[in-house]
Amino acid sequence: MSKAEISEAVDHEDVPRRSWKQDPDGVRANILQVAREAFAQKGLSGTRIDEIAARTSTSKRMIYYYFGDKEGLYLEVLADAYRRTREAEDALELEGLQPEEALRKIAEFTFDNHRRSQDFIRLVMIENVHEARHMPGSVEMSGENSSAIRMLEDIYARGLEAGIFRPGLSAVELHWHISALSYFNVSNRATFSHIFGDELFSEEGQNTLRRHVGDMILRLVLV
Amino acid sequence: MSKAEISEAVDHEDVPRRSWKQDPDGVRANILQVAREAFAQKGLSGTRIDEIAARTSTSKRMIYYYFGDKEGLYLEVLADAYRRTREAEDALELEGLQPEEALRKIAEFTFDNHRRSQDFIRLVMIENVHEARHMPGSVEMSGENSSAIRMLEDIYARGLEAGIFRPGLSAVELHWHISALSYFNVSNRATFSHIFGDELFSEEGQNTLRRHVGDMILRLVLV
DNA sequence: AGAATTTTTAACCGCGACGAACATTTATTA
DNA sequence: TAATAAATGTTCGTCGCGGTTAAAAATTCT
Repeated sequence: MSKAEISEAVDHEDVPRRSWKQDPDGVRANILQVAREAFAQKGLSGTRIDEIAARTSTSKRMIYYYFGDKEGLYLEVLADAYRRTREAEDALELEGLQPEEALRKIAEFTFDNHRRSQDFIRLVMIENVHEARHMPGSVEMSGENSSAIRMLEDIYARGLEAGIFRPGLSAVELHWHISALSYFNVSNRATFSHIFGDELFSEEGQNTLRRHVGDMILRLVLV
Repeated sequence: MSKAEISEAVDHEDVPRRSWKQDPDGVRANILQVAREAFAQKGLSGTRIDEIAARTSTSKRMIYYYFGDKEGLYLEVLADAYRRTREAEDALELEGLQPEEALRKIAEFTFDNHRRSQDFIRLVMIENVHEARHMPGSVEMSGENSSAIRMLEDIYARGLEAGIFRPGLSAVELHWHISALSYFNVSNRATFSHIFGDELFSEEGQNTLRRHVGDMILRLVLV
């Protein structure tokens, strides 16, 4: 019998287990948050369950207790991340702005918002590598109730009516372009700056890019 | 002795080994190609070496023989992918075009070229998830000899001289925007179409988007 | 008290990267 | 041509990592 085995056996004898408070929701939320950061950092197969467990205030076993398995956890992390982002977008206020101003604002807000939501962007990157295999067909991830689209539809309609926007565009297309420019700025920073330097990521650089994004979207729709 | 063991023993006795041709470059290239597809599909940690080996015309042994380990292989796949892409970009011909036409052409060419280079895009996505940790500081991946940048510099300078482009922009910024719009169209197709449908990916949809990309870049620089 | 739920402790075990050893065939060089 | 080097195949083994589970203890609910 090795020393380790002996000490283990001894440990078992009279060490009383610690007591604890039950807090299902708290534990769940804690795991979810830690897992979000972990998956965003390392991806699905790159993340170690032990790694997640270590950073929670609970144990590895509880992950399986609440989420079944690794993929189940990833799934809920993803759904939760979309939910949060949707909420952030809802907060944008465009009341009383002219179509031109409103469109620039929504574009530049998206640019800034994406910069703030690095974890979310990374999760989306990862999910696209997986070809969206884990996106549940749930209501959470449907575009029907996207406030971004609704806002763009409204703005574009008003601009058309005012005769300052050219016809033939769609809200989804506008959303596409705005997203592309804002998303890429976060998603591809690593490789791009490795190749072309990081001047574009200085405060000035980012201010310039933000303005350009507004310019491009606006000029795209103006007659 | 099991049946399998018996048949193995029998196999060993008088079955002469097949002969082969030595082809180091061919074998290397074969592995590299298979590995590129595999890594592009599943990522670094998601890819199994056995999986790669199975799809090559050689054996797992040779992978380690030529590339050392998994990460070494990934590294060379990445460098090779950039090399190929660089070459594709070099092929673009802009002789005799006016700045406006040339700019639109380079933008729309990039859009199409990215669509054709899905594996490359996926490798870049993956490498960005890894925060470009594997991009060697080699010449291969430096922007100094990027023909895309040189072309844009030339076009922009000519447009400025002609008084049709507004000053204050840089070639890298233009490249950034063109890349963003073209890259996102490939990288985020999965999640985006899951949420907003896939009309934008029909032939018409893509034609529209391509034209928009040209419009946006052009209108961004025009006075 | 008894049942259901939450949490702890401690293993299990398969997969997959990697290496060893050896045989064999092809290319190169002296 | 002989000797040497390089390239390829085959087979087996190992070793740790990491996802997953078993079983029991503590807590909460009724």
